[in-house]
Amino acid sequence: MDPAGHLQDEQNEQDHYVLDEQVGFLLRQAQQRHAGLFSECFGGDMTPTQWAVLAKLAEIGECSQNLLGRYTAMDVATIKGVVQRLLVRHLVLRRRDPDDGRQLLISLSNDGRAAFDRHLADARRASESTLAALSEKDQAVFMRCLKALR
Amino acid sequence: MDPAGHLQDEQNEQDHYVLDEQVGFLLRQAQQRHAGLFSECFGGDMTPTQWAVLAKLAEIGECSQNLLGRYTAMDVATIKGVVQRLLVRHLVLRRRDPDDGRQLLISLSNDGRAAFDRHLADARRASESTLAALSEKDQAVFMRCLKALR
DNA sequence: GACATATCATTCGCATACGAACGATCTTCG
DNA sequence: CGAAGATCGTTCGTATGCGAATGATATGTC
Repeated sequence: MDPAGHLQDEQNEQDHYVLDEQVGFLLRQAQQRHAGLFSECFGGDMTPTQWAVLAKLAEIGECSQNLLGRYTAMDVATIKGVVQRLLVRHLVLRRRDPDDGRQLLISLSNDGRAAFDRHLADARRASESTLAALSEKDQAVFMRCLKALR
Repeated sequence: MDPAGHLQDEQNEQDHYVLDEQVGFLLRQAQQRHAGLFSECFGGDMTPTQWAVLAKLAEIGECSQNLLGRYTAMDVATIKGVVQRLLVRHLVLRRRDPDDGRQLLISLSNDGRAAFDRHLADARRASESTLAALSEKDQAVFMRCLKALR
């Protein structure tokens, strides 16, 4: 009815940018949701990053701090902090590599192994809860897409 | 050939937990990747969260700090910090709500509006780059799934 | 009006995240 | 052997992200 209004609509069409439609914004929220579920499942006993370190050590055994960081997708500064906190809780061991004075070798302690075993079911539950809103088929596509985005 | 080895395989089957197959771990990496691309596209000039605040303010206009936090999926403590940093850069304005002494009203400054306009293309490029590895069809499914995970 | 309740903003402590700079150590090449 | 370059760990500064506690202000009810 109003030519001016119509013109403005076309302008808006061009400038259309809705935050809630942006991948990055949605990714952040999905991770927030997962972190919440993770904390619930673990009884607040451990963070996702700390669990990632335990799980990777359980998977591959003793490993240099640097490599451990790469395997768990953490910056050198970040992995240092995470390992430090796990050390304080006696969940991992740290020693100098006798063959390379630069490296620190990190491994699971007995307590760390026990914590991994104890929380394994929680971890599975956290992953499952996060994806619960999706159909089986969507879950498969979603996971495939996530891997492709790395 | 080795019965013991076979038995161990079945045991491993049951204990199977591979970090790289977990949603949370993949979500974290996807976000890391997006953050990197975002920083590239923006020339390191702004963080995704800061951009989210600008974009939301451009979308809805003046808004209480609390509500702004909810719209941008940020904790009250987080939104406070983000707004503070945008204030220092004179990209947003802050004033007390005359009708409610508890609230702070946040809005775009002229500089903030200019920054939003200037970076709009960068933001679109960041979103596009993040999804570039997926087919059109996968992108659609992926975005639908992400929204469902909120 | 007075009191209980709810909402908002601030602050503190802790835990990721990353870039950059630094020193120590190893490897490689001449 | 010795210098150059690569790798590893540490540290600093900055920016999210969240739970919990606190004080200020609004709202609802009596």
